[in-house]
This record gives sequence, C-alpha cells and structure tokens, in this order.
Amino acid sequence: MKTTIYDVAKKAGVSISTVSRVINNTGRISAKTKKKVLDVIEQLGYQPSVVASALTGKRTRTIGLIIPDVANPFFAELARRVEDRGRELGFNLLMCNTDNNPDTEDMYLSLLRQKSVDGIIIGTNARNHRVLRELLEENLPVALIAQDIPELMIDVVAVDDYLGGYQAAQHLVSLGHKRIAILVGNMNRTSDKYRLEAFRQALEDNGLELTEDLVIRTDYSREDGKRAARELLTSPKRPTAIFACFDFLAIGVYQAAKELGLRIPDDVSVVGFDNTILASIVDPPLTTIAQPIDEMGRQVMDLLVREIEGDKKTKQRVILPPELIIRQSTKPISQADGR
Amino acid sequence: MKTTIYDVAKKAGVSISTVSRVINNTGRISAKTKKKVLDVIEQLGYQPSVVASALTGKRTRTIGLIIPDVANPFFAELARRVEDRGRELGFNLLMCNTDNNPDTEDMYLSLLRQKSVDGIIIGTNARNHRVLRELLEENLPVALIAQDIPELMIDVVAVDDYLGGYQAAQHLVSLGHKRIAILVGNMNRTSDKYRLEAFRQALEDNGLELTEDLVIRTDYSREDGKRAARELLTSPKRPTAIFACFDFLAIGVYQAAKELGLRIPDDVSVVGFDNTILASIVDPPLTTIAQPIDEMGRQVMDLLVREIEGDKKTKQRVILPPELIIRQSTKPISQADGR
DNA sequence: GTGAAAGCGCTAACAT
DNA sequence: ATGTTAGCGCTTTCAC
Repeated sequence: MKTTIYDVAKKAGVSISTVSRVINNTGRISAKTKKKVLDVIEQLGYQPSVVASALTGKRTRTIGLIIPDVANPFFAELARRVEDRGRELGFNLLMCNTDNNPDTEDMYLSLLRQKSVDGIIIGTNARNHRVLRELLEENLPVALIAQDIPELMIDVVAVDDYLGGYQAAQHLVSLGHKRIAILVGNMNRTSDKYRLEAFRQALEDNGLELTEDLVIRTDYSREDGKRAARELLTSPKRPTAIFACFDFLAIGVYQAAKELGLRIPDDVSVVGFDNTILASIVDPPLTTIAQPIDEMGRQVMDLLVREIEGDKKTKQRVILPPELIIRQSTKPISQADGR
Repeated sequence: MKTTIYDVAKKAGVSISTVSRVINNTGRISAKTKKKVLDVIEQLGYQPSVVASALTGKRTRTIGLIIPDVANPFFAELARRVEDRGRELGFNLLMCNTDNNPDTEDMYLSLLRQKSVDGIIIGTNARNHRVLRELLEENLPVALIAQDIPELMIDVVAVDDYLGGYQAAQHLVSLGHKRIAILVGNMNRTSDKYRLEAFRQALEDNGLELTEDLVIRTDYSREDGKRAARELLTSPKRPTAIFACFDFLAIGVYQAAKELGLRIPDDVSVVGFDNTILASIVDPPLTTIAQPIDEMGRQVMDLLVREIEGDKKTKQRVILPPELIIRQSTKPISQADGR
C-alpha cells in the first residue's frame, strides 16, 4: 500500500492535521514537531496525493495544452517553451494533439474538464466556440496562443501577424521584386488572414498589385506547399519572389524549385514565417519572419497562471512583434527579370 | 458550482449509486431509469470528476511521458505517435522534458507519482536507477522507449541499434568507402554504444579498421555535430564517408561541409540515423537508418496499457528492425579518392 | 501549537 | 433493480 498521511501521523505521533500543516507550511507548528514530521516523511518516502488534495478544492497544478500537432516544429518548439515556464511555476502540461479536428478538440476540452485541469492553453483553430464559451462561463482559465478569436473576451498571446506580413512584403519589394506571390493557409486561422491582408496592403502601398493568380491557398502540409509552388513556378508569368505563410510551406517551395531546376534565390526569392529550426537547416538558409516563440510560450503561461491564482480579473491580448530574419533565400532581383 | 453526481441524482429522482451505475455501465438498471438519468446528465452538462473517481481507486487514465526534449524532431514525432495510440485507448499524456538532466528527471518521476499517473513511459537516459527502481517496486507500470537499461527487468520498445549501426557501415562499405568515420553521442545511451559497436564490427568484418581518430564523440546538439564534423573534414586524412548516429548530427555535417566547400555526396558521403523529417528536408536528402517511430510509439503504449490493465505480468523487450533508407547523401566512392 | 471532525465527489460493497 | 453507507487521502474550520 502506498503510504498516506495517516501513516506519517501515526509514526510521528501527531494528528493528520499537523502533518498536513507541515506539508503545506500553513498555521503554526513548533519547530520540534515540524522536524519530527519531516523526518518521518523522509523515512517513509511519503508523497502527498495530488488527487486527494485536489478533491478538497486545491489545484491539480496541471494545465491542458491543445495544439494541432507536436510533430510540427513550430508547435513542438512552442510546447517546449510553455512547458519550461510551467515547470518554473509548478505546473504540468497535458498534451493534446487535435490536427485541428473540431471533434477531437471538443473531446479534449471536456476531458480536460473532467480531469480538473487548472487551465487550458489553446493553439488550434478552436472554432467550436460553443464548448469554449461554456468553459469560459465556468471560469475555467483559458488562454489562446499563436492565434486569436477576435469575437471572444479571452487571454491571447500572439505575434503581430499583420506586421509580419507587411515586413515580408516590404523586404521583397525593397529588393526590387515586382511579381510577388503568396502561399497562404486555408484561412481558418486569423493569422493567415492578417498575413495576407498586410501583404496585399504593403504591395499596394508600393504601387504594386496582388492579382488573384498570385494568391495560392494550401492546407498545412509540406506536400501541398510543394504542389502550390509547382503551380506558381510553372505559370507563364512566374513570380520572382514568393512569401510562404509558414516555414513548412517554404520548404515545399524549395523542393518544387529543385525539381524544376530553379535556383533559390537566383531564380526565385522566398521568405517564410515562423523561424522554426527548419529555416536554419535548409539550403540556402531561409529568410523568414520570426515569431518570438520563447517569449510567447513564457507569456501565455504567465498569463494563465496569474488568472489561475486569481491575481487578475481582466482578460488581455498580448501582441508581440515579429522580426525579419534575413538569411540567404532572398536577394535583389536580377536585371534580366526586371520587367 | 460545478454539477456533481448528487445534483444529477436529485434531479433524476434516483440515488447517486444509480447514477454511478449508468455512468460506468455496471450492474443492472432498467432501461427507463437509465434513460432518465442520461437525460438529466445531458441537461445539466454533467461531467464526472476523474479526480474523485481516482480517489476511490480507479485509474486516472493519465500517463507520464518523459523525454529529453520535444523540440527535437525525433522525440516530437515519437510523442505524437504515443499520444495517438493513447487517445485510442483512452489515456492522456503528461509531457515531461528533462534535457537528460537527472535532477529534472527525478523531480518529474516523483511528481508523476504524486499525480497518480497510471504508468510512465521513459525515453531519456534515466540513469537515476534508484528512483526508477522504487517505482518498479511499487508496481507502477513503466516502459522504456527508444533506449534500454539492460540491467533492469522492465518493458522496453526500441529499435535494433546494433543492426542499424551494422547496416549503416555495410551500406558505406558496399559503396567502396574505406575511410569511414563515425560521429557518436556521449555514450550515455545504450543506443549509441550499440551503434558504434556494430559499426566497428561491420568494418572489421569487411577487413577495415576503425581507428580512434575516426570516432568522434559529441553531445546532442547540432552545433556540436558541426564542430565535430569540421574537425573530421579538415583532418589530414579526411574520411570519404561519415556515419552520424542521429539525423541532427548529420545536419551538422552538412553545414560543416558547406562551410568548407565540400560537396555531399561527391566529396563525402553521409548517413544518418532516425529518419526524422529533417532527413527528407535537407539538400541532398539524407540517406539514413529509419527507426519505425510509428510502430514504436504504438507498441509502448500497448505494452504499458496491457500492464496497467493487468493483462500481463511478465515484462518484455520489443526490439524492432531499423531500415536503411537510401537517399542522395551517399554514393560510390570516386576513383580519385580510391586509395 | 495541536487535534477532532466534516466534507470534497465518487465507487463498491452490502442491503433491500 | 435501486438505495444506503463506508471509505478513498487530504484540507480546513472549529475547539482546546
């Protein structure tokens, strides 16, 4: 049998409430009793049961993390940062991968509730606002990471997607590119929308137009990025630069370009978004818009924990600035392509 | 207040045990009462508390997953597979990243115990056998993934590292390479040991010798892989082929080679190990020894759950075969380098 | 400073 | 077929 608080109490010759007090460092206990109890705990290798204490109303010190897929480097890096901060603050992560499937998401949401997590961090599309609303109404702390749901009053930590999209366009324009295409996700995420919007705006601000044939939607796989890139690169009026709305997609462009015998950046410049490890691993290293993953992970955790601890009653949106990381996948347009 | 089993019982006009019975589908209940209870549950949006039921001796349906780092693609992909299978079987994963730090590992191990997880999957070095032994003595189901601790009676799912190392060497030898180097981890993992041993044996079996200057130890970072590769590639008797004990290290070789103006595979052939996404993304695509990540993830979960459910009393080691995936980072040695 | 006792939400005998 | 009750391990008043 696992040792319980009773075993400790008996062996130390005190009551269980005393033991409870020394464990939680509450109330007054004489240094002597305290030491004795501590000794016995040590001796017996006693570990208080989180389950039992949770039942009496204390926290489970567990947080649910809902993301599309940890195998996606962006979310893997994010999960890692979130966990790091969680550890510092004494919280564990229950990992939930949903592949953006609403049913899976629903299932996890209610599962997390059954498991009495102290809070939930959501990094998926989460368009099942119904369940989400229920949770919010129950006052279960919830925070969004790397995405936003503008119509909800909720804690959010995300990058400034609009700014990022603008920066990407601006960079390409400043290199002299005129025919610039964009590869964008399926628009279920607000981030895609903002990036595209800003991109288009930036071009306009520079007197350029983003025609529809230069906007290609894809799902979130590299395969599809490749397919889309191939389409773009074989079109009669091939763009001289491509903005891929996330690094994974950019890799697809690399592969399509290679198959077609096109060189990056000589024949096409490409810029990505996220600055995952992939960006620094590919050849040539990818110019990309960096999300401050570290900062984002740390901040959601902080936000959520503050809400859990009740230090905070107002929701807030934290929008962090992206950063253009120039590597070698972009270069000034060559004269030949100039027109 | 969250709704409890009492609320349901009262509103349905039955006792709490009846409600409990319909929830767990145990005992006999008339179709009529059952329906009534179910309706009320639906109406109230009642969700049974896992915490409370765990306290009465039932499972928490939560499993701890201890790995070095989810941001490492190999472990990320593994974690994903484990989770997939866990979901199918009704188990959640508590994610623990330790960076192979024994203290962090210890901390997590006892935390997981406090949280009453039903079992633990360990993918780290786990050399703190003491705590681990305690858990085993307590009959907490534990399974090792992607590594082994030969001196412990424990469930293990891993790839056949020896075979993998042998295959790598064999492949290179068959391409005519004679000066072949190996980049190996810090030897804290048994997998490194086996891969190196097999590699050496394979060379010997082919009448080749693995001299000490051709064995380079590194830690687990890409940076260090690069450093090691640079050392190797600038040495007077540069090897014509390198076996990197995991893909990440191989990337380091790619980068060092690029800096030194060496081409892969023309100037050096390189083979990796793991077959993570990285292998297919780099240029040229990396020839590597594939670990059956899917299968491994699924099998540990199966093993562990069978033990949790008590269907199995004997421990077992499941050793899966690796597979040589030939891509474009290896080629027959050129005549010039022939001697 | 310490102990007794109620109760958290649920399960599992044991009754009926 | 359904209800009553005794815990599960802990926290927290409330007494002393």
